Amino acid sequence: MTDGVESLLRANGVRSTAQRLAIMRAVSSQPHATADQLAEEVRTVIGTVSRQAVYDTLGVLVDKNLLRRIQPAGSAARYENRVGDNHHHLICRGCSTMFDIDCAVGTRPCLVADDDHGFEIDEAEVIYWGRCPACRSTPAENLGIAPPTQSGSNQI
Amino acid sequence: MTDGVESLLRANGVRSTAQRLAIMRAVSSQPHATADQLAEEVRTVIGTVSRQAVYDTLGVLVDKNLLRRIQPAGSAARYENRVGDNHHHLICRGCSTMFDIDCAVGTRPCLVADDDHGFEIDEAEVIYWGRCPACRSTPAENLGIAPPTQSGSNQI
DNA sequence: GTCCAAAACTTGACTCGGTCCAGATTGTGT
DNA sequence: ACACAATCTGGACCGAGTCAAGTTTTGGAC
Repeated sequence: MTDGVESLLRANGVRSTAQRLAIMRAVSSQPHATADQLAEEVRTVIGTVSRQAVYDTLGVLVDKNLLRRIQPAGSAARYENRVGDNHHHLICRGCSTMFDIDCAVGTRPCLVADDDHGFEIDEAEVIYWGRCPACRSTPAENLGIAPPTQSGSNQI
Repeated sequence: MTDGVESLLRANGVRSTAQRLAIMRAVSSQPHATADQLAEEVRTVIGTVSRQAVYDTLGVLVDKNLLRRIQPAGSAARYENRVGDNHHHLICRGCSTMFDIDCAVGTRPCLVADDDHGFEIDEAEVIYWGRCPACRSTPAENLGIAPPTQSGSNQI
């Protein structure tokens, strides 16, 4: 049961509690899960957690750079533990499945913008939207899960 | 008062109503505004609109590709009328100001991902996060508007 | 010009993701 | 073992957005 999670927390000045350990492990086992899904997962392991503990822990861990939060349009925030490599995401408009994807252009290329308006840019967030193989072969009508557009149609 | 908005709507098979004209004009005059801000603006012109009419109209216009919706993490959806050129956005973590920005790599480069997992990719959404000149010269403490992280600190 | 069906609008209730608060509990340094 | 700060709990709350039912407007046909 010693998977290094505890020492990782300690090393970052975060108190190690049952909830936090369980939450970190849940993120590892379900990358790209929402806070709610993680809470569910944690409950199957720990028995119970409050919603607040989950949000608080995720917030702390994101601040400490142990987790990364992704917030795609039209969906709740999702969390993953792959941090520090500036990778991007590919999301299906049909079923909302999400894949990690490496940057096409090389290493951290996206941090360079044509005209930075004097900004100090620290992150380039890239999301590719499309349709996964399964959803491509499905008639556009019966789409399972909420597309990011408001009113039904989700063609581009 | 004939700014072509009406014919633009008609040309796209959208009925031209007072609300819709006002909403389109509001988007032109306040790019990157939220639905609420647009409703306010429309009210100063038209007198009154329901929230629902605003959401509905914006939804229709986005579907018709006359507007583009941007949904940055930690903020309500914003709308702009610059469509079809695959430009990106630069947002200040301090004050949430948002700038348009052209793609660094050329024309629609972002649609090419390293490994597309068999997806049919139709859009690459790119958001640069940073701090604008004004906010850079401000002590990190007193930040005006909600940063996209949950719990206060918004360093990377 | 009038009529009418479809489209659009209004109002109000509701959902969902997330935050705030106050009090109880727990982890940790001494 | 103790004390205290950090954390957790439960419940109220908030903002953005959606749903549903009923009313008004638009625009094409006569």
